[in-house]
Amino acid sequence: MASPETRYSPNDLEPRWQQRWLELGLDRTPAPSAERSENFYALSMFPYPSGNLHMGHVRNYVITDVIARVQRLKGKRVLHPMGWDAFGLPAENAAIERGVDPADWTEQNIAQMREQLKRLGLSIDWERELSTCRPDYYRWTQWLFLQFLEAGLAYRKEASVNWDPIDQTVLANEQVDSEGRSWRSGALVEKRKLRQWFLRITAVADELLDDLKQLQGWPERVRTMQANWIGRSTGATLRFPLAQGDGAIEVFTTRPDTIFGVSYVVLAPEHPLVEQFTTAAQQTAVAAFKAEVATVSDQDRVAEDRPKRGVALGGSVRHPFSDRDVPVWIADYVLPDYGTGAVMGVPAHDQRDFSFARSYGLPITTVVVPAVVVPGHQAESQPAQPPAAPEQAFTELGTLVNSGEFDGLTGETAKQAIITAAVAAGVGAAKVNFRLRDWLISRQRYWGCPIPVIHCDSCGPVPVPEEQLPVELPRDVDLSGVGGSPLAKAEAWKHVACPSCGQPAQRETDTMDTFMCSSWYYLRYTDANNQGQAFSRAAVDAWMPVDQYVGGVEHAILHLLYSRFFTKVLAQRGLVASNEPFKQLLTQGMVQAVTYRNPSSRRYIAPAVVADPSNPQDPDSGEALEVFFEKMSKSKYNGVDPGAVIDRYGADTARMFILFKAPPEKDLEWDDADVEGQFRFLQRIWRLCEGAKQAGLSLAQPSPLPEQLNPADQELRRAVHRAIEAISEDLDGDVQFNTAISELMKLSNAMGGNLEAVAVPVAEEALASLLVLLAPFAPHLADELWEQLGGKGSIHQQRWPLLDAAALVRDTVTVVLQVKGKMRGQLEVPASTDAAELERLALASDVAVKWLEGQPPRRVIVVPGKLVNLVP
RNA sequence: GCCCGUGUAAUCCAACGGUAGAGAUAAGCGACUUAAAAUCGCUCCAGUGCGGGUUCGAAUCCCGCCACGGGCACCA
Repeated sequence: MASPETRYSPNDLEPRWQQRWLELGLDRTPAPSAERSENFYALSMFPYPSGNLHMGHVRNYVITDVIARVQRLKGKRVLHPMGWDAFGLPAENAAIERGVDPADWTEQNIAQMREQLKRLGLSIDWERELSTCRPDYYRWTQWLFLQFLEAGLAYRKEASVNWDPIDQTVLANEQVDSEGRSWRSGALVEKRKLRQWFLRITAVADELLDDLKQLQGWPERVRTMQANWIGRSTGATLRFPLAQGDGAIEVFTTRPDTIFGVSYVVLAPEHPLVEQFTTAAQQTAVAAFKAEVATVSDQDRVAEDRPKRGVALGGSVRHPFSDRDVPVWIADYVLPDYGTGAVMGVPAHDQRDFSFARSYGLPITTVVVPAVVVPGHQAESQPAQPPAAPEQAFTELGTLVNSGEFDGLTGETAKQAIITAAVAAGVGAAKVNFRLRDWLISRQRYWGCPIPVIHCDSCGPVPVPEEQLPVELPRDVDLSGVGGSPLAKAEAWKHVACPSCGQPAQRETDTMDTFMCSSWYYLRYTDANNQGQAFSRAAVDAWMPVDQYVGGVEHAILHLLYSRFFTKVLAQRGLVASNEPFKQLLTQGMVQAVTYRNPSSRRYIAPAVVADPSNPQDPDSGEALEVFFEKMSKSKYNGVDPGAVIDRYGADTARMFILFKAPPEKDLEWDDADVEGQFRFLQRIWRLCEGAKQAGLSLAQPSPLPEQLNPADQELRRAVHRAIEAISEDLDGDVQFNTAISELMKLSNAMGGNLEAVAVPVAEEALASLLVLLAPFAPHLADELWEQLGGKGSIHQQRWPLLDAAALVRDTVTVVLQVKGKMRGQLEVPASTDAAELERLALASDVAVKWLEGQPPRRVIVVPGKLVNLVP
């Protein structure tokens, strides 16, 4: 019977080791090497401090931790920090609903989550912890904003916001429901124009798109998502001069080749020229339509299934090529902030224009027909007959008809010809447009980083001088949730002297989008305690770009794009060297768990009340339940609390399970039985080492291998080095923790029961290798066993085991015998057997006799060491 | 509608174009036990979503489908 001290009990072992690591300072970041390649920056996306750690966090941080630990064992100097994305609405809502101070509430949550995190045994350098809501951090967020301002990349303009007329406040898009109502007051949200701050991300749109090619360490789908989001489209601007008088309407089009098919021009209802083109007769209709569009939320306005609606203004412009009159309309499907806010309507060749023209009886003129290739005349093409009344728009490129001198031109050639003609006539130019818009960063909220600007009646907006930073958030502000920006009511804070002229002036009362704070935090970690700068150039150059970034794919666009934008601007200003922030990106999958739903009531049933999971039934009605795997959430009753798992099995088991159950990019299905399985595996290792200790094995120092190894020695060494090879490969580049752990299992299986049968140095080599390879995954257990077996220092200070290629060599190999690609037998041959000899052996084998029926094969394929394929 | 990803055993997952199974879970059998649990050993289970093609040889490469998941979607 096992004595008590030989039991694997993670609950007392893990806290003990966490304490020891702290004393040894193992997680502290070493001074970086001057050689960048000797430093390694491992980073997890920092969390919002909700106060509760969930499994998604655990997966994220454990993945990063394993990578960090492996790199340390490989001799790298590792930066592995953690912090808090601490500004945001939940704190403000807590203040509104429960009267608690947002700062206190946030700090409390941080304290709670930090303790939960520490139980996981993450090798995080807590001395570099940062929180975006603390003045010593947001001081530098403000400083960076001023950098943008100075570079001309921050500007103010009128923009519409969601305005709740009952609460008298601005709402974020997420706070407006699908019916356009406020989540709190239920009032219909209005759109209101406010002067807001923007960052000119469009200035680097080209680089953001082009440099995606550099990011080979990013998942392709993230790069595609960003490319789609940026949305570069190539085309032209064309000017439609006023029918009478000076001026023109400028439109953007990707299809200049369809210019002769224009039957109307449409402005966005918000377009500044709308008034000018509205005739007296249309005045009322136009005003009514504009008012109506103003009430529609942006989401609805761009919903594709909406019918396209519009109103003729009465005025008209002249066609730039044919001089004919073209009526001017406004329509809801034209957006004010894309292109020029005006579109040429070509119903025959654009689906939207087509349905609009149909609804309003506008002419549909075909000017492009499919190019028909005449057989035998590859370069020539013959236009098909244009349809009299098309049923839908023909949106592909083709051959021009009804286009005057341009008739017969095709595709890109036609586009170019028309652009060239437009340029010559002074009515247009080639133009590239982006879907990407400038980034609106103003938030009419309290719990965010104050925008460091002072508005003066005579000087305009004046930046707060650097030495006056940070502009601290005032405490004790009225956070009733009504009445616009809360800071606007902080009278004592708001009124200041203008830094430029000294006259009474007012602070900017909006705060920044929290994505501003998270767009540079990875730079601050490199120099987290610098009081005089956001970060020193030396520190960022030593660590940037981040070698491995790990986080959820939900940030594929916003956070990752904004961070790339920041880095590019800072690189241009000489503040950082690298122009991309994240070299390698791993987007981990969701953590899911089983959910049960009653198909008729659509209600979720907690797994705890489902009596028989193999035949799930509603405990009340007895109906059969639907079974899904879905992301863990409270409303579905399928959340698993990390703390409870650690209580029961320990952090090492939780880590092992999460890493083993699925490849990191894929969704992971929580399964208690599999958790149990990992616990059993760790126990097996524990027992293996107990046995080794009792057999007198020791890891105090490596002993030299004997000159002569017997077959058992060789076999065990082969298993050890195969594991070293496979695990090293799994942890390099695209990481595969699940297969790495299965290799660990294989190795421990190979060692089980065999340690006493081999030479002592061989057994000790196997033990040491197993434990070091295990250390990144189950850091507490590995260190405990290392110590118990007499290992010196902490296992985390050891080196990754070296591969001895000679140990992998086998004397004999099994060669597969195939006949016509089908496996028909095997040959056991000396490893050195060459191709000719293999062929001879194969032809002489029973297999050949049986399957070739005396005929010589037509072909023989030999892969030395692998197989021989006989093709009759 | 467009783009991306994934389909392999009851389940989760592996397999440089070369023996479909590494590892695990579940199930079954056996050993140990007075018994159970734990532990140890053994066993069962798929021809890789479907249809073509390339190849000596295809889960893997190509083409066309299907299912599921995700992203984008009046961007002119």
